[in-house]
Amino acid sequence: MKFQPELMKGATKNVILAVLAREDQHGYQIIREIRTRSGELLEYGEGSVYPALHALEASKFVKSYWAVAENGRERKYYAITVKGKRQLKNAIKEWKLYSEAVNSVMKGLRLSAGE
Amino acid sequence: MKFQPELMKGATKNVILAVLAREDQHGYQIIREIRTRSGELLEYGEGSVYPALHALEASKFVKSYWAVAENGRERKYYAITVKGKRQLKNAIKEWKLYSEAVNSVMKGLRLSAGE
DNA sequence: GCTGATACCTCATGTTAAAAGGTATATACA
DNA sequence: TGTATATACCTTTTAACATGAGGTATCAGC
Repeated sequence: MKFQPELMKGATKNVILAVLAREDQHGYQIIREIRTRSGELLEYGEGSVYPALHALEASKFVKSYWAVAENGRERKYYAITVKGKRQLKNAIKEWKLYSEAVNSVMKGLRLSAGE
Repeated sequence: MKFQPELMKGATKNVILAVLAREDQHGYQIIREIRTRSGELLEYGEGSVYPALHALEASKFVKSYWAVAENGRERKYYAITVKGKRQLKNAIKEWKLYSEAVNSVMKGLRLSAGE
């Protein structure tokens, strides 16, 4: 799905960390995993995910290693670090607070259909 | 509250529109209203709200007018337009989908406390 | 041989929130 | 009188970010 681009900002890295908290995956796999887990709603492009992964690695939230995938080819896998798990736990807490705060402002509006 | 700055991106304009959908307000008033309605969680600065208001006005989602406030002084008031209400309705729909999508990826993680 | 999917990457673009700075008025307090 | 604080408007700079487009390469299916 195509959201307003601004809406997509912020949660990307946390969503990637959440996927890696389940198991190590390579970049392309992460994109598919997010799409599947979100019910086809979050469709990140490679131009979003690869730079995010590099930034996460620079922050030591993930580390990467090359390994042979099931199809026998070399793939670059990413694994969440201890520091990354701490970050993810905090991010989930923040995300809950933030989304509830936004909801509480949006809530109870009467927007007549006619106008 | 101080969220990770990236998290704040995206919903700002929609939150402003939501506040204006209740009644016309001036900039400073909007900041306080968002803070109050979000339970002190969303604390936007003027450097975020004023540029956002100008962008909303350029998009014709709000219009502004000068009027005398209760204290007898001239204040710049903003009112949501018909176009802005349409935008807000759509934004609320998108926000719900988006936040649920993020939640569904974040959900069910076992993050052990020790690591 | 060609297409499409997989898989990695980078660069340019536009948007954005935040912080810091600027101006001005009014109130409260010493 | 002087000062601090809150109100109220604004702009500029900075850094981060998602996106789209571009690039390269391999492999399976037709």
